[in-house]
Amino acid sequence: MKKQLMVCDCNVIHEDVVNEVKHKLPNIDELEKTANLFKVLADNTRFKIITTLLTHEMCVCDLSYLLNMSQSLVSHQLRKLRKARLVKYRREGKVVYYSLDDEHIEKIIQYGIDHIRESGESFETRE
Amino acid sequence: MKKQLMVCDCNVIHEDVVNEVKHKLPNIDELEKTANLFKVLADNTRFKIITTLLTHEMCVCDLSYLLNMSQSLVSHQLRKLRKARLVKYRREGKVVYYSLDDEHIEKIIQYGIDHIRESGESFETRE
DNA sequence: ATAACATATGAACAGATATTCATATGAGGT
DNA sequence: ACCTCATATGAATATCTGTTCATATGTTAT
Repeated sequence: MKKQLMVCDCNVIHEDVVNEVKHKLPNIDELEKTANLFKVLADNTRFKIITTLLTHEMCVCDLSYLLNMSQSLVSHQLRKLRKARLVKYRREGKVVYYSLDDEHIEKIIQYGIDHIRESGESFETRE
Repeated sequence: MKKQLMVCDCNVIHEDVVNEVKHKLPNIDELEKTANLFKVLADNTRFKIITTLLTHEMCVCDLSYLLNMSQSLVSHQLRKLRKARLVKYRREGKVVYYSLDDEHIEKIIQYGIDHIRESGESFETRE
C-alpha cells in the first residue's frame, strides 16, 4: 500500500533518497528557532545595528544618532535583537549599553559577507 | 557649530565612539546584499528546503513530497533560493535537481544552529 | 516630590511577502 | 502531431512586520 500524497501533486521520483533524508531531518523546533535567528538578522535596520555593534559597544542614543534613526525605532529593534539573544546590554544610570552577545554572530555575518563577495557582481538583490 | 540631530531626539553621549565607528561602517551596498542573503534564509519554508538539501541533492517533486508542500510553493521558493545563489540546479530530462551552491551556506547554517543550542532553553521564538 | 532625560513599549498603519489557484512552459513518449 | 508529466510563474489574497506616534517607565538631579 502506497503512502498518500497529501499536497504533492506529482509522483515521487526517488523513494530511496527521500527515505534516507527523512531520518536525517533536524527536529522541527530547532529548525524553526534557527530560521527565526536568521529572520532577526534579515532586516536592514537590525543588520545595520548589528554591524555597528561589531565595532564597538554603544548606547541607544549613539546608535540612533549614528544610523540616523528615531530612538523609538532603534529601541524596538534592539528589543528583537535582545529576544533573539543576538545582543546583550548593561545599564549605567539612565544609559543602556548594547553589545553583541557572542562570537557566533560575528562568524555568521562574516560568512554571509564572504558569500556575497564570492557571488560577485552577478548577485541580484531584487527580481 | 554642532551637527544637526535629524531624527535622533536625544543627545549624543559618546561623540568619540561615534566618530570612530563612523569610519568603520561597511559600505551600504554590501550591507544590504548580506542582509538580503539572511532574508532568504529566514523563511521557515525555505529553511526547511535548505536543510533538506544539506543532506542530499533532490528534485522538486522529492522536496514537495518529503516536506509535504505543494509543488507550486516549493518551486516558488526554490526560485528565490536560486536568485540569492543559495542553490544551484541541473536538468535531466523533465526532472530538475537542486543542491546547495557552496560551502558558505553550510557554515552559516551550522553557526546558526550552534548559537541556538548554546542559547539553550531560554531562547524565545515569540513574544 | 518634581523635573528632565534616556529608554521602552502599545497601538495603528503601511508596505512587504508567503501561499494558493490557475495556467504556462518544456521535455519525453506515443 | 498530440498527450502526459515535472516544473515554472503570474496574479490575487492573506498574513506578517517594520515604522511612526504617543506615551509610559525608570533613573538622576534639584
